[in-house]
Amino acid sequence: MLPRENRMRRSSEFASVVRSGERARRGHVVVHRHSSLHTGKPVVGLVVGKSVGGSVARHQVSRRLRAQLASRLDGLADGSGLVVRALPGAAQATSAELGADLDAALNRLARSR
RNA sequence: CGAGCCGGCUGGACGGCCGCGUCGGGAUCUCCGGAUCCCGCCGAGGAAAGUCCGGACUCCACAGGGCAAGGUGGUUGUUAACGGCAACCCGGGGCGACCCGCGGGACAGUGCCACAGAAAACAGACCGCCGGCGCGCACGCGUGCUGGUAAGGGUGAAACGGUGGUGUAAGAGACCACCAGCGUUCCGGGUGACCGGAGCGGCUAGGUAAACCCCACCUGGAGCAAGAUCGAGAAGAAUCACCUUGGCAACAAGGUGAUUUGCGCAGACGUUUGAGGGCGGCCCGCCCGAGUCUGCGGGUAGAUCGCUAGAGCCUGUCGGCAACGGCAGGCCGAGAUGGAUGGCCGUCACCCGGCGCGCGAGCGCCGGGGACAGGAUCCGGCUUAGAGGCUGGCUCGUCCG
Repeated sequence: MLPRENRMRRSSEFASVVRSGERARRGHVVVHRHSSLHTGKPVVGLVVGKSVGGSVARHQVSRRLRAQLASRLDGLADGSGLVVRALPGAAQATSAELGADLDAALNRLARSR
């Protein structure tokens, strides 16, 4: 799971990342990134809507995404904010597939800067 | 052994690596708000679900009564309460164990009753049956008109009690007996719903109240995003600093941070007799300058509380047919808030499929599968979803003893 200091906890942060950050869609996820959100450790937030599935499916997807993101925190710059939005169909994906989607999206964002 | 009826329990286990949340203890750092690390305890369900009822709790409203609106509807009990549950009653189904019932009132009133049928609610003569009159006649009857008749046929979910007799032209509760049903009186049993028995009456009464309606009883409204405490500021604007992108640069665009400026009320000081601010260690001085300062109040973001020890759970015992209740002892079993309780992998057990071995029960190998579904203030129910596994009692049938 994600350490507490790496969690995005304010809705204003979600809003500014989604509204004014860069965006990349790969596979089952859309990744929004804001490179200078604040000062401190990088923070990550998840958006898993009802289109993904029921309560059990949504929680399973977000737990898998959190586990995949926890191992990728070292690749994120300090001060940056990341919001990962799950698309319908993510409930059928395995953790390995979700991790590959995340890597592809993060590479896309890294090349565009 | 076969077929069935009614329940109860369970909802995979173990391990490895990496992690998360509350609480407790310790260490370190600290701007004294807290932060980080280590250790320990605990960390989703039988439905946590749907949010359909009932309560606790909170705020608002409220003298009392009535109307409206909504709900409930056999009786007795149980409970904090219920539309729940238990036992019983009545009706229906089953050989039976048992199951089902949206189970008050249809003489308070209104409405509706399709299709079929002659006629459907102050019923109704299509066929049939019977009488009278006329005509024909093969003297059995046929036919026309007129009247009687609900016993028979046919339609229908339902046709104005059933069977037998008296009676009659034919018939009819017109009359009689018995039966069913209705009303009523009395006796007996039961807390009661109701049951059993005896008598009397009039001979017969349709259904629908999840149609309006009537009767009895219940209900004030909103909900933990309730509510309580603390409470910076944000937006926009200005100044400064930093970052990114573009550009030779000035600069432009975007972002981040810091500072100032905010609402209502009251008061003080002040606009050339200069409040306040900048430069500065301070004074003088110079510059900017019309508002500034203080107190109180309300309150957004956010934080804290509410927030988990309770109509609690387990065991024993007593009362009760039971639901349930009394007593005694023991136990503490989630409290998150962009939302923890997990991610990846392995082993075992279980189920399914294929192959091989074995006379066989079965064994081995390979592959696959494990449902429904996750707290969000908390309880009591109901309803719905659901892969499997374990288990108790009872009924009917067959065979054996």
